[in-house]
Amino acid sequence: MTDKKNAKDIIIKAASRLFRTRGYYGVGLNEILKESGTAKGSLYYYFPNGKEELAIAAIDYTKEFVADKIRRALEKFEEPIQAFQAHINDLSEEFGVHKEIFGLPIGTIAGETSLTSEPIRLACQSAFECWQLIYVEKLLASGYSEKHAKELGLLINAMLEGGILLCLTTKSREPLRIIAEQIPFLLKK
Amino acid sequence: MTDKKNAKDIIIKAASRLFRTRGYYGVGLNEILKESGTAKGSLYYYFPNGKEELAIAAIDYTKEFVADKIRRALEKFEEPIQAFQAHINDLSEEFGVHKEIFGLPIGTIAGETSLTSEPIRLACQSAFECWQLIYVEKLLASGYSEKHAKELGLLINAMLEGGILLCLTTKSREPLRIIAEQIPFLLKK
DNA sequence: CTTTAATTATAACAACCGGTCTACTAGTAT
DNA sequence: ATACTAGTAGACCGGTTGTTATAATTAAAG
Repeated sequence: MTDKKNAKDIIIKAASRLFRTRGYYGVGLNEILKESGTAKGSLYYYFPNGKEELAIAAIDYTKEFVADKIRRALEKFEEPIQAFQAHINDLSEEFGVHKEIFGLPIGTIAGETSLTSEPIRLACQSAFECWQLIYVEKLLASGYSEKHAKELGLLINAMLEGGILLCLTTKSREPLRIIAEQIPFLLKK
Repeated sequence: MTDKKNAKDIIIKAASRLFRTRGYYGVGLNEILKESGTAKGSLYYYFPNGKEELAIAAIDYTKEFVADKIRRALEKFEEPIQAFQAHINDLSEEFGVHKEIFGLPIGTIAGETSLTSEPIRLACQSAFECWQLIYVEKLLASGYSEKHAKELGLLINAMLEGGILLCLTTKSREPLRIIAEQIPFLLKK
């Protein structure tokens, strides 16, 4: 999680960005190397098992990165409704500003590999669980029941991945904004 | 090797299935040909512009195929809440039965290509719009306002794509079932 | 300095990619 | 029978893929 120090982190960061935006099979090793300014030797030194191992590291990095972003956004308001709206609007805003480097956090790679690579699938699952847990905790703190909180946490995860996908496909930030507006109806106790 | 139908449709069907489950870059032409039992000559005879043109045809096919499925499911109940729940539970059921051949309708390919192929992106956008329109019409028929219906239609689209993604990554049909249970809160007028 | 380990840089690898090309079959109309 | 055409089959191409092996470089330790 430290900044640009060793080559390993640089490679992970570049891979994370590229995998997120274009998927696992859509990005080649050469492109990752070019973007990160490193060479093949370094990649296979740090990731002896190649592309798959790198992808898992990239997903883990994205998991933590996104988790921090979620936490920071949810802290802004005590009330879940306002907090989640703030979070979603943050995403929408980010998409509006620099749409090129914005991808489904891990949706694309998750869909591509769910049937072809069990290790990557598990890494994606872990990320989704991590984010959901943050949502759940926020809801529990406001008195939602354990069951209800878990259901809503899952739903928010699904809505966000789907919403980001729609933003990408329509090249507009409207989908996420509309989703944010529906949050109050959803979180009504 | 001409089966009951012409080769073009066979290729489109095979491509549709493979693209849906593993994405655009995750599937090679040779695999599509092997699966469809045709040869390269036929493919480039019907799709002179190659893989991209085939992908668009496959997406259009998926669009109509899924649209029919949605219409059939929504017809079962007049009340939107029950109708949408039936639709989502259908999907969940289908995933439980044969999870291998179940993919995000087009989520994966949409994410992969939104930044790399404008024609494919537009085909995906058209599919999403088509499905949303069906949702909207169902809601309008029950007295929802135009604005509210459109918002909910988009939300349902996002929830479904996200929910299917979560089903794939967790190898469980629970996500879609949980989403179905939340529908009543969402559609409350 | 010398020696040794850690890291990086290339070159080469088979396998496969999407795409092109030509030969071939089968059916139809003349 | 002949000529024409729609459609099929598959070998082949240049380029790229992920991976491996090895050489060159740097850093650390004695």
